[in-house]
Amino acid sequence: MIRITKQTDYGIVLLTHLAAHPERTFNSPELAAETGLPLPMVSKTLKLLAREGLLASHRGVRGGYGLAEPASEITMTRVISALEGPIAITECIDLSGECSHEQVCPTRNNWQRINHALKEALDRISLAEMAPPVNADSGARLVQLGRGISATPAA
Amino acid sequence: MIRITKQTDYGIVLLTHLAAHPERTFNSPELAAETGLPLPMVSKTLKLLAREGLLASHRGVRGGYGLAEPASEITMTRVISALEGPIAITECIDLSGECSHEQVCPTRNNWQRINHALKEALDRISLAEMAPPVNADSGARLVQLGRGISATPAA
DNA sequence: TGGAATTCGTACTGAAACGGTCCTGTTTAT
DNA sequence: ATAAACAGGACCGTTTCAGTACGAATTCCA
Repeated sequence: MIRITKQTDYGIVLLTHLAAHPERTFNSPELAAETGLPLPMVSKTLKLLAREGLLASHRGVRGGYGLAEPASEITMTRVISALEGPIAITECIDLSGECSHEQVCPTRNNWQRINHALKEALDRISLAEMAPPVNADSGARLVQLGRGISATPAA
Repeated sequence: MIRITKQTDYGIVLLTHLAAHPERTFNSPELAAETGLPLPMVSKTLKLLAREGLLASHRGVRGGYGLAEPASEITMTRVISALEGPIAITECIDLSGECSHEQVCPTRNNWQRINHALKEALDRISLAEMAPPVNADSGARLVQLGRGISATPAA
């Protein structure tokens, strides 16, 4: 159904949450509680994002996760690629070499066009844009949304 | 992996093949042979496309399939929707009503943007454009590609 | 220096979707 | 009447997905 996996969905929710509070770090239980997502999945997803370089992880007693880069620099393309591999709407697209049907399949080039259009759409949207404008009832007190969101230093 | 199913892929190959020979009809074995796809899948896919109104089917001894409309009128959006349901990159998009995470999930609106971008890209590509420009060794002699493909009236 | 908190890696399981096959019925041309 | 072809399911093996669990490594802090 041309659908992203749930884990990717989770990942984006988590990243936007982090993007909304760039000054502090979160550990897994905090994020799970604040986003309402199942803890084991949250943990699993964060690990993956850290391994892919989108999150900076900090081990130990007061460890946690934070964005590795400003939210405005992280595109949806990168997030999705990190969580589920290269964006390839058909199998033959990331097949580096030949396709066994190549002789009879005239559509390959056109799939590349479609794939490219999708990728461009995702490239144009950054994490900063996915984050909510301002969320009145959330626990955080957002102050400003200019270049870099600032908030009061945690409750 | 944001990927279409194989059946959809097959469907598009079949449709482009039909689009390249608008003057005649094909039965399943013919199409399977000429596209190199497995017959049972071809048959299954054609049935579905016919039920969804993209193909006109003709039963009986010399039956077969043909496009129900000119190839230039059939968009990729329609083809994909026919074969795998509405285009919804996340679960919450075609959920008509509420989403249980709605209170804590700020990304829903943005997913709609992304989904819309994808849909638009697919809307802009018609079956006629997916078909090969001209295929020297194919049986059909394409004459022109203006508004509506015209070909010589069958071999 | 030792213990506690936390991430890291990986292995495992149940459920669902996908890819593919097959069978039985219905329609139609000859 | 018969054979060719579509129509509509039922069915099954494999893979992927979602979720769980556990042990190891790291770091802070008392």
